[in-house]
Amino acid sequence: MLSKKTQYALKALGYLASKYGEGPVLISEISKTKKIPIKFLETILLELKQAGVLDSKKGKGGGYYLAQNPKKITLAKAIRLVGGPIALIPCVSLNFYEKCTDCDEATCGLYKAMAVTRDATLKILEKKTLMELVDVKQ
Amino acid sequence: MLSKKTQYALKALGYLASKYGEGPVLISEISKTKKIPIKFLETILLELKQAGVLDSKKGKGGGYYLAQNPKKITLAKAIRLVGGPIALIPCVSLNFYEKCTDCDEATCGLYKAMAVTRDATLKILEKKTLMELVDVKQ
DNA sequence: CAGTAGTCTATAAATTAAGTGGACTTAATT
DNA sequence: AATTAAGTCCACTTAATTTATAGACTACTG
Repeated sequence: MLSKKTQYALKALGYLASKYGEGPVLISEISKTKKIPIKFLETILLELKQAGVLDSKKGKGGGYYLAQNPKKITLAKAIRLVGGPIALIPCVSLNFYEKCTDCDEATCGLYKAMAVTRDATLKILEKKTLMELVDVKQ
Repeated sequence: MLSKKTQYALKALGYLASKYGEGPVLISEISKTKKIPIKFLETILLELKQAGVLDSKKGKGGGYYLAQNPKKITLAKAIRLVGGPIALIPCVSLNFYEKCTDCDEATCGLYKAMAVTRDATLKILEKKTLMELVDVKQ
């Protein structure tokens, strides 16, 4: 499972994607609409800004907005920015790799199984973008 | 990422699978070989026993062993027993479902994306068994 | 009955999640 | 120009959960 932080980030990014091009969106608006604790959301958005995905405007009429077109930001990138590994175990993570102390990757069965799983997951998350997070009208 | 607990469980189960049919294996042996904190491992193995996957024998010559053929236990089952959801967010989890408070599943973009990801992951984890966790000889 | 090994209870440490208070910025109002 | 309202930004604190450790207890073997 993704951490709460990552889940909140994805929801917030999805909301901002749906408002792309409409100017700054209030933290409080995102918090209310997506049911995210406002102070926690604050730190998440700040982090996403520092990572270059979001931009913000201070003061009255301010808020947060996507710094890039939502089509340009993949879900894989978004998850990695705030949450960390997409892989199920550290030794098969591409971006947050940690060597196992108890096995040899060349022969480890768990390694192989988790690597296959990671590939399947990434194949999807590298393709989908924030655009896909925008709700579809019925 | 899987929790540490789940990662440890998979490593322990893999080790026990490699010793299947050879009688009880000491907690301490698993702990040393797979580099798992022994007291933490204790609770994990107990949990797996209570779930019916493992069995144990007390006293001298005792230890833990698989209660079933490793081919019969899928990785998906193992993960769910100790760790919980395989899905990335609760609202697409089959076994640990929790309804979202901020969206409608019929239209939510995040829901759709995560459901597709879950399916891809499960397709693999439902097929692979503890047998696959046994190290391959080079 | 002596030693070995799993079981159980309690607790400590570390990480993650959430909340508090205030400083600083900007825009509108007077 | 000064004031005020509406925002983000930042440093800390608290709460909850996960991870890790310690020790007493129970059961089995020889």
